Amino acid sequence: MKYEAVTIKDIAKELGLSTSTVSRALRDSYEISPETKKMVLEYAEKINYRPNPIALSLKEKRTRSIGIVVAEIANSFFSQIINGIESIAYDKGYNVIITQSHESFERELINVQYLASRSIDGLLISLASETRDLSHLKHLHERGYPIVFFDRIVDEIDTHKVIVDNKKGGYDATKHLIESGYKHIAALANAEYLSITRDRLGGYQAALEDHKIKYDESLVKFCLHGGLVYDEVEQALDSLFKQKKKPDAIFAAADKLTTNCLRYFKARGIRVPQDIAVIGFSNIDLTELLSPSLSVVRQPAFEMGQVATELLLNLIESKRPVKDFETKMLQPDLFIRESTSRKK
Amino acid sequence: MKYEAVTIKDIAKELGLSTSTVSRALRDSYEISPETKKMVLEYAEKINYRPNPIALSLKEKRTRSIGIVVAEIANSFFSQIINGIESIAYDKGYNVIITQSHESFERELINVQYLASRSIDGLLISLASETRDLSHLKHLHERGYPIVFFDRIVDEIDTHKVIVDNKKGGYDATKHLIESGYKHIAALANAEYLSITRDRLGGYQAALEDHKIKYDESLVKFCLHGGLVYDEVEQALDSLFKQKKKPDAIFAAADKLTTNCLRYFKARGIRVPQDIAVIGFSNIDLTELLSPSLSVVRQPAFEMGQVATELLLNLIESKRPVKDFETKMLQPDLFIRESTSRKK
DNA sequence: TTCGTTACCGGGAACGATTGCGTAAAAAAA
DNA sequence: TTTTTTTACGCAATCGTTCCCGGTAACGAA
Repeated sequence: MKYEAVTIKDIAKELGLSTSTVSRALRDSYEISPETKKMVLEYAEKINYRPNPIALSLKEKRTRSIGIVVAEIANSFFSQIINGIESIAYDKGYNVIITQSHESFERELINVQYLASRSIDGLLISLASETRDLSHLKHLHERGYPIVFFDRIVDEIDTHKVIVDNKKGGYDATKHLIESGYKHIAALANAEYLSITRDRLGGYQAALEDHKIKYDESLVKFCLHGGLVYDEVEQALDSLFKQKKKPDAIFAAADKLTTNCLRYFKARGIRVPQDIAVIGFSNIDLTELLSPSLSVVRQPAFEMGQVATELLLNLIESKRPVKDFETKMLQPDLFIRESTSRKK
Repeated sequence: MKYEAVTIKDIAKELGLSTSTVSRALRDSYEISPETKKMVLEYAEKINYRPNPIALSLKEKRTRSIGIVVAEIANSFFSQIINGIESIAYDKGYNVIITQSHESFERELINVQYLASRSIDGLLISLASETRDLSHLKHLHERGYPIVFFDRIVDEIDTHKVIVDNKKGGYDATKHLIESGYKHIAALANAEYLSITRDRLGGYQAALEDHKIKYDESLVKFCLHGGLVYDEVEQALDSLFKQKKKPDAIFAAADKLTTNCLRYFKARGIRVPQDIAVIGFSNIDLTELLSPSLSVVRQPAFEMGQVATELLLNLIESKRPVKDFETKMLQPDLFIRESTSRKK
């Protein structure tokens, strides 16, 4: 079914004018007489004319759209970021195209390629947890394509980046557990090579050191898909509890890891925090309604989206190639609730 | 910062060919000699040529993209629907552009207009709760623009629609409350004129009648934004509890309404289900982790997205105008948990 | 030698909109 | 009246790609 749209030619033909005159009349050019303008405007209104953005994009080599790649929009952290992105983008007259990688490298590649092939003016991306090969992004970046990384960033590509202080988040969470009397603190993290994993575990390790607790590698488990699939978390926790030295607390370094931990404990009748304390990175807005209510490290996701978008729009609208890139770091917040209540 | 992309002209110039020849070589036309093809293909590969989808869209009058308008991607119901939509769309080679109305009519209008102005081939939409004026959609539909409604539909526009059996959902939930011994069952619903409100309350009312309980209008409250803002729910519940006839159970007809009810009760120390039972429409995947775990009517959201997308692609790819439209109805599931446990 | 094929390739219009430039006619200045 | 200026519009190029027409070699057949 073809949807035939009204074009400037239809107006021109109907009114016996040239397309240039119609175009200028619509843009209120001084070169067009008031009578002609009125006639064009009225007829355009009557037949509900809308300029074709595709044609404009082709001519102007810009689309006034920006692309987003996130792991999962179902993840509160990302949906809050997207809301932050939209709040800035729409103000500046940009549209936003959202895509999901579902933590898959292949899907990320497809999305980036689709977005980059000139359907958008710039890209905001948080890497999929599977992604190790960055050539698709390097290629774009080398050719001057505006890219801003947020959340999951990479060192190899020099551009604007926005993150939270993940090390501090991991440190604060671990410190809180230690000070609450927990001794054997396990950590559950996303894929090992991700920036957020490195930093959050770095904070975890630093807190242990500062409190003279020996770092025990066997207490740290990784989930390649960030807990997106429950099995992954189940396996990690199974192996954690099979060890002779059982943890009495766990620090989960991502949203899905945290909730899937709770699910695992509930399924097995392991009581939180009596049997094990739980704290995790999470931005879900139901934490206080959970049983037990959940202690979390919360990231300023909305703000993160705003900052990233501002940086991206700067890149896009800059006249000259930008060589001076910055990495903005926001501060996470620690919320103490029942799931880590002090050990008796 | 301008990002200069490689075009077919660059290849033509470098190789001393015409653009037509290069174009044909790239599309493997029989009219081009094997040597020329090889040369073009290799050079295109070398400089990483990608066809410009904007130019193609302009020429072919199609974009192979479909647009989505939902209230909130942060809402699990909608994010599950989106995943269903993507699963079908990507298989068929379509890209998906997601937009949010945030329950605002104005935002919906902007999004629909942006999407419809030929950036997409068809539209999947669940109306914003504020939306009463449908002229923006009627206009498009009359001109043959492919539209499929899901979740929140309208009678006035005759096209494909996908819903769940909302009346049954409301009926089952209410029946369950009645059979558990609750007498004064309140209902909290979305904006009054929405199809989902009408149907779900219809089920509620039918269940009351079938059990010889008189329908009491004062026990039914509406929230214009579907509980998106907490205040709205707070006001509704305040007025509900100020009445002399206090409810002993509540049926919340939407996701955010349900969780905000729990939040309200928790804040005021009202115990669920001892003081009041709660059941609601919800697709959040944390219901069993809540305190108390939540009884819900769950919709097959993923499937809904799939069905809607299949219908839309049928419309888009149909050669002749489609006049025969259908409304597909899926079945909701009732999950009984602690929040409605039998009254003593 | 000449005609007909076949194999290859180029020119140019088209998609919808903008815009620099050219130019009639009308108005103003000389 | 003549010249200049202003007004108000049209022509055509442009963006990147496809595709309908052609066109021109080379080669075999008559």
